[in-house]
Parts: sequence; C-alpha cells; structure tokens
Amino acid sequence: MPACDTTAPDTGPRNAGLPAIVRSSDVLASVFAALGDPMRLKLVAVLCAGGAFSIAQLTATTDISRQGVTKHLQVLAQAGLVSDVKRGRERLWQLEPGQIEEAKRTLEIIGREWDVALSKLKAFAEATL
Amino acid sequence: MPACDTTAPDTGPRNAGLPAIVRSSDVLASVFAALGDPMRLKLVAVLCAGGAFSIAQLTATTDISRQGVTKHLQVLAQAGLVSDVKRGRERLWQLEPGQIEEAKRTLEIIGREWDVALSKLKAFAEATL
DNA sequence: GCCACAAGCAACCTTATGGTTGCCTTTTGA
DNA sequence: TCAAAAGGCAACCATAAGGTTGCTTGTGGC
Repeated sequence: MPACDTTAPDTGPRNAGLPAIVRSSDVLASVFAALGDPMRLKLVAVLCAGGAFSIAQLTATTDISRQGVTKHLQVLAQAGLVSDVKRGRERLWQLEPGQIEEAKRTLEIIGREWDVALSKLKAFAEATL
Repeated sequence: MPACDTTAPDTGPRNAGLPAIVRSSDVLASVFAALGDPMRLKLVAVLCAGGAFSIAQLTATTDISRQGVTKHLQVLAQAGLVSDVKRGRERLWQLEPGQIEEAKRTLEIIGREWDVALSKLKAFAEATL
C-alpha cells in the first residue's frame, strides 16, 4: 500500500494548510479502523463502562466465539485502544484512553478546519457577487 | 473483577449501563470504518481544507487511479461523511460535517464513561485497602 | 497428581476491500 | 459538429478481515 506522503502535487487542491492529520495518518487510520466494526465498538463500550474484564467475560456479552473476541481485542490492542494484564490464568483487558483522545482531537480539528474553509468560501462568494 | 457493583448486579459485564453508543453502533461503525483508511483520511483532510473538488482534482492529490478515488468517495458518502453535487460535466464533492460531529461526540462519551468507571474503581480499591 | 477452566495457536473458509483496466456516456467548447 | 475532457459501469484480481473449529498449553484448586 502506498505510504500516502504528506506533500501533495500542486495541481488542483493544493495543500493550503493541510492539517497535521495527514502526517500520522497511518496510525490514526488504524485507530479509526479499529473502531470501525460494530463488534469492536461494543467491546469498547463494555470495557469503558466496566473497567477490566477477562476474555471469557467479554465473550459472554457477545454471540461470537472466544477466538473471535480474541481477534477483535488484538485489533484494538494494535491500535493502542486497549491493553491487557495477565492475572493468574486469565488475561484482563482494559481501555487505554490515550488514542481515543487523539482520535477525538483529530475530529475536532477536521470540524474546525472545515468551518474555516466554509467561511472563507462564503466570504469569497459574497465578495464576487 | 467488576469492582463495586453499584449498578451491575451480575457475574460478567452484562449490559451494565451501556452507553447509548451501542444502540446505533452500525451507523457509527460505518463512519469510523470510512475514516479507517489512510487514503480516505487524506481525502477528508483535502476536502476539509479546501471546500469542494471534482474527482479529477482529488485524484491529482493521490497516486491511485480515478476509479480508486471514486470508490473511496462512495464509501465516505455511504457513511454520510461527504456529499456530492453535479455541476456541468463534473461532480463536486464536499465534506458533510454532521457525522463527524456525531463521531466526535461518541468519543467524548467513551472518554467520560471511562473516567467515571476509573474513579469508581479507584474508590473501591482505596476503600478495601 | 489430576481435573477443569482460561487462554493461545494454527489452519481453514467466506466475503469484503482496495485497487486495477477497459469501454461507454455525457458535456463542453472551438 | 466533433474531439477531448469528466465521469460512470462492470469485470477482474489479490489480499485482508471476520469468523469458525480443533488441539495444545498454562494455572488453580482439591
């Protein structure tokens, strides 16, 4: 897969102040991708509501197999959204809110930039009318 | 273990006060999934920085084919993140910030719930020491 | 020491996804 | 009026993703 570099060609929509979003887009995309599945979203919701749970406990809240849950947890872990701790013969999973904060901040930036762009567009339209 | 069962009267993580997240999880997941790809994230960044662009213009900012860009735009559109307007022989795409706001709000909720859960856990731990 | 429970590993299957190419339709403008 | 630009449609390909089953390993309790 192409690495999606930060400097776009100058033709067309030049990167007029492209937000820092694009720079770390791979990490960020992996976070969004991890949240982009109903089952994982549910697991996150369960974890964020409860604290730390074992795989068996988490599996009980779903209707898929334990292995399925494990795979989802690994996806979430790889995106840095959850972390695990071994305790005895079980492994407890809990939320790691850092990346969630990061993702939230990105969405804030997008929204803000968009507002700026919109107002510029509007000003331009009014000026040329 | 689930710490102090203030609201959760059961063994596992039953739907103990699951946030409203889960209800509309499918729509929400599709939004996150749409953002969960570096190329689409870049397209969103370009759109949010610039206003409205044609497919050809957007393609010029990437290194994939026009058809590839079209597919990505359709994914974004299906998630409600962008919308299009036909103008002459070209089709202009622009951001639709509603769903982005929604996603941001969800992440806020997750973060908040998690804080609450954490403080409960902490209180419990301190009480039993 | 032994049994049962929690989890890990690995193979496998099916479908979705990201990307391509080739060709057709619509619109523009000289 | 007709060539070229913008885009749509459809087929195709490779690989990743979601899920399963079966078996092995590790731990705890009696």
